[in-house]
Amino acid sequence: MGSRSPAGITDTELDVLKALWSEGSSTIRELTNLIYPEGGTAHYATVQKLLDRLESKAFVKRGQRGRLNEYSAAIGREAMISRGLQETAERLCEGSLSPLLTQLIGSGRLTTEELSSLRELVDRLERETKGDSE
Amino acid sequence: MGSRSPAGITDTELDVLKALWSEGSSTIRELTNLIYPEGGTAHYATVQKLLDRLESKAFVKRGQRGRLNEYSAAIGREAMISRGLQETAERLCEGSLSPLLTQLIGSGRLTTEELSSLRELVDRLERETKGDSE
DNA sequence: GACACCTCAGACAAATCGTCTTATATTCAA
DNA sequence: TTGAATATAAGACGATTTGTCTGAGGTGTC
Repeated sequence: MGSRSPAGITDTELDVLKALWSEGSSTIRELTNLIYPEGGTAHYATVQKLLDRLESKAFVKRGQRGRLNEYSAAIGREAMISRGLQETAERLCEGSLSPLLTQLIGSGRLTTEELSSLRELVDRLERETKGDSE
Repeated sequence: MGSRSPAGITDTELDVLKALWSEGSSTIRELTNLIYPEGGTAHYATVQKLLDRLESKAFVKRGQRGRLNEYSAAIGREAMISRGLQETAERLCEGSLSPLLTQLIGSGRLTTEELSSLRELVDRLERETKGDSE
């Protein structure tokens, strides 16, 4: 029982992952300094535990820098967004993505610019699709 | 501590809500029969508890049918989808929805028909936006 | 009055999550 | 070499969530 966090990652874990996105490969110490400025041993261990859990979910991977552990993101922001969308689609639309699209576009939250850049994107995709017989 | 389920609703709670979406206003008994066929007292109580929690989250509302409690959905599927999208946007894009759009469209998962109906939708919205000075 | 049903309140174990402590290495300067 | 400082690993912890279930009381009908 218990619940799953959205896209399988908690807010605190996401903080760590975001730090890795912006900083690139980092040691635990570097991440700790960034996320918990003046963080002591306790906070260091917290970050370490979060990285452990992120690693076991394959969201980060561990390498070596000298003899220190060095962590880096194993999933990008876009892939993470995809996961979120996929999850919403599965929970609410039997996996189909187009209801999400309809909702997104119809919700009236898009600016004029977003709308026209969206149109360009659709135009381009339609051309590509027509070109490919595959 | 502890975690939040996606869009603030758990899978089991969502099962109940989905039943309400498809059946309309229902009593606990009706929902129990639907979700746990041949469910006994225990399952009845489970559904009741789930409805309690859904009500406290304002996802369902309670009325009366005769002297029975009658529950109905207080949120529709579309609004639920919106919540999911909003949550993903807030967690990963600082609240902006257009990265979700880009991801959705660029992921190559849309069929030709979805693409052209999407284009119609965009066309219509662009016309409306141009028409409205508001 | 007996029986069936509803309702409410709460207990319960399992799991998750953020945090922290401790013990064990390893490095490097004095 | 000894000792301070740091890195690492392993795990304990309390709080919270979640799904499930039990039991006590109400209200109706036959």
